Amino acid sequence: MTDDGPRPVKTTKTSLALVRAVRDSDGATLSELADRLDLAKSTVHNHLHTLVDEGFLVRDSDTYHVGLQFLPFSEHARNRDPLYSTARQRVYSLAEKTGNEADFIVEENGRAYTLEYAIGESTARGLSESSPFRAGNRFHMHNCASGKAMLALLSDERVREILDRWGLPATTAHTITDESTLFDELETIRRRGYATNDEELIDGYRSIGAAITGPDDAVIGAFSVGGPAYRLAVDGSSTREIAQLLLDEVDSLKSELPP
Amino acid sequence: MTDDGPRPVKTTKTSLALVRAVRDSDGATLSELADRLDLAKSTVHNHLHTLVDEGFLVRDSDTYHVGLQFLPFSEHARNRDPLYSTARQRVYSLAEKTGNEADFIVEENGRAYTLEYAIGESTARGLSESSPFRAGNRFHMHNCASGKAMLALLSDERVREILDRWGLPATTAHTITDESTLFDELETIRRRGYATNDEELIDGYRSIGAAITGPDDAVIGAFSVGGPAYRLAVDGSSTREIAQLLLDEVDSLKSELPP
DNA sequence: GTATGGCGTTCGGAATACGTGAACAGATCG
DNA sequence: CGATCTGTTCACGTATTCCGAACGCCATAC
Repeated sequence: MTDDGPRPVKTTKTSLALVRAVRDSDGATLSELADRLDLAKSTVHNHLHTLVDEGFLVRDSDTYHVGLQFLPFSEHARNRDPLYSTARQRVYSLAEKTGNEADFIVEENGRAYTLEYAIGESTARGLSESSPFRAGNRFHMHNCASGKAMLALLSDERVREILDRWGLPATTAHTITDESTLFDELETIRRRGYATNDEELIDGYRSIGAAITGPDDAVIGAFSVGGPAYRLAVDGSSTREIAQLLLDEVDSLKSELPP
Repeated sequence: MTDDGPRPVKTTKTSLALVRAVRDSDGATLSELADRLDLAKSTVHNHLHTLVDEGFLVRDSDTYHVGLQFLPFSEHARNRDPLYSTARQRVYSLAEKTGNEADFIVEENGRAYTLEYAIGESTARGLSESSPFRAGNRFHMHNCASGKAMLALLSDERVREILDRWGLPATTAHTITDESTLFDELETIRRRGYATNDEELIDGYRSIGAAITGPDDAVIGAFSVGGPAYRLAVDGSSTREIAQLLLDEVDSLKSELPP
């Protein structure tokens, strides 16, 4: 576990661990949770009750689920920056134009969060249910195109910080798990202006990503477009076309930004 | 404050109170929060750090904001029931057909949460930024059409429970603040099959709502359509047309449901 | 009909970890 | 350069959390 500053509040941590456990198991009972987190049932009891009272959990007979009280907070965060709304709308046009999946992603705390996700005509609808890019999902930065596009624009120092904290876990055989390989890749991305993901996150899935920077050159987020590997040849013309589309979209978005 | 069971976890409560305060003030500093919640700076310090570490808050120089970590949880809750996705898609068709605002709302813990929101052609886009019906917002059940539609189908006992917990605060001069008046209204709604909201939540805003019930007659959620009062005469033909549209939509949704 | 095991719940007691306040460091302002 | 904001650190005392055992409840088993 990483050192998180002076004196972490343990009680809050266990409460949050409980909520996380409930989400990960898609509904759990008190005893299950007590087992899983190695806590006394009475302790879990008290935590669950307060969390239910606050609306962050819901109790359905004896099973606890994630509550809707998270919504007002997540929507608040999602609309914090007016740019987010603007960018999110463009995701739909990207999906439509390319006929693939498109998303808008933001970095926070060294992890990537999908703020908006859309699918174009040629993609099977079923995918949206399971796609890791679906709005609200959160993943590592090193194995997705938009994540790498953003990393490429951060300082080496910050990148190292992120890698230290979250590591480079592999999800497929193609995932970059070596720090220096990643730094080489970031260099390529900087030169080329866009990033690619060649089955590094999911087998058979490729994507192309481009980062969005603010007036002060700070990274704001990234767009990416992806689809099944057979449709997106790595160095094929379609890749370059999509990359161009992304870069244009980023430019046009930037021109709309206030100073 | 309501009694929330045996032994509430105080520490978790203050952590959550901090997050709430951050959201309500749209970004706050440590000292501000310490003042507001009447806590020692050092206490707030520890809480904020753990919350940042967990991703539920973000620190921007010295101001704290709501973090994106809420997203994975809220989306989980939003997709918990597959019905939610089906219902949410219909909101768009409702908005289009009526040219007004449409939403899908769910009850949890005695409060109403907007899961999906859409605006039709004739509504000014600007509204969506401030509308209380925007996705993720949460409000009382007694002063909105869909809330009342749902209340009408709950047992009197449950309704009373909800009223006791959340009260009947007034937001306009038309808000129902009296318990027996509300029960009379619920009776009317049951007879008529749909609920109306005549400037009870926002001045100049009217809406019509219809509840969705599951195979076991349990209330699942509600649709509503609303707009400026001048466009929706209370007992005019448009109201009845929209009500019919809502009821049809509810029926068609129900026919899609598994046993 | 009774026994057993599962669940959530309650409660008293003990140790921990939370909250406080005072003192420190850095920044910004007059 | 002093005054006054920040946020940070630390030692201390006590309130709070956590535990464990006992309880009630509802199944299912026998």
